[in-house]
Amino acid sequence: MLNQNLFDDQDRSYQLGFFPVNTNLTSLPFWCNKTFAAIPPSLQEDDDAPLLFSEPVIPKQKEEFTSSFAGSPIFSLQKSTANHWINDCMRNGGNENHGVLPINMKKIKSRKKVREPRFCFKTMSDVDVLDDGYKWRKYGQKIVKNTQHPRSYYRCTQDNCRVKKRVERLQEDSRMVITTYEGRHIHSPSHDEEDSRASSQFKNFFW
DNA sequence: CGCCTTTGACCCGCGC
DNA sequence: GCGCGGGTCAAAGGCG
Repeated sequence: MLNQNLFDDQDRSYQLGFFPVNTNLTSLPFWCNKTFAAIPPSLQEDDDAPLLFSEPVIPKQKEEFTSSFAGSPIFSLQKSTANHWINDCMRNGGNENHGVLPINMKKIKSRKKVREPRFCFKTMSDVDVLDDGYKWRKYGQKIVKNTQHPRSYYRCTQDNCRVKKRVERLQEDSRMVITTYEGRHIHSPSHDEEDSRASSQFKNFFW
């Protein structure tokens, strides 16, 4: 199971869940180990939208996900709704009933350097870099101590956009990809045609 | 030729 | 002050 310390390097982080519906991606929903994901204020059916988890769901197969889905408070919502809602949550921190709750972390001493907002999530996937609709350029790779998998560093290729992401595999379960985003995009996702079909539901989700 | 990845060097914050 | 480790830089090479 997820080690809470995994997220301890962030002053303030949020974890959101999503599930790629009707795609050829191999990724499955990440494991929520806490009830920190949230219930959106307005729910609307939209199979092409990201899903937000309101309580832990640990599917191992797609079919299993479908069955555990029934009766479980998992909702889909329109992309635009999700976008605004998540933005509000990031700004306001949400509340007990609505919003994205910060991960409960041990106290971290203050840093002088102001960090961009970050959030991370886990996805079960064969590929390291999930198609989130944006174009990324790799600028570094490091072997992190006591881990067997390297950590890769990516930057958004858009001019003046300073968003970065880190990608690494979970030490305890190499099937799981940990993706950490830092900063907010100042532009829309790239609109490369052909290959965007599979990732269309991600668009706007990550700003 | 332009854009990308690779990879060793470098930088810097932190703990001792 | 020093060493360690994570993050970034940038030169070199690959690829379409």
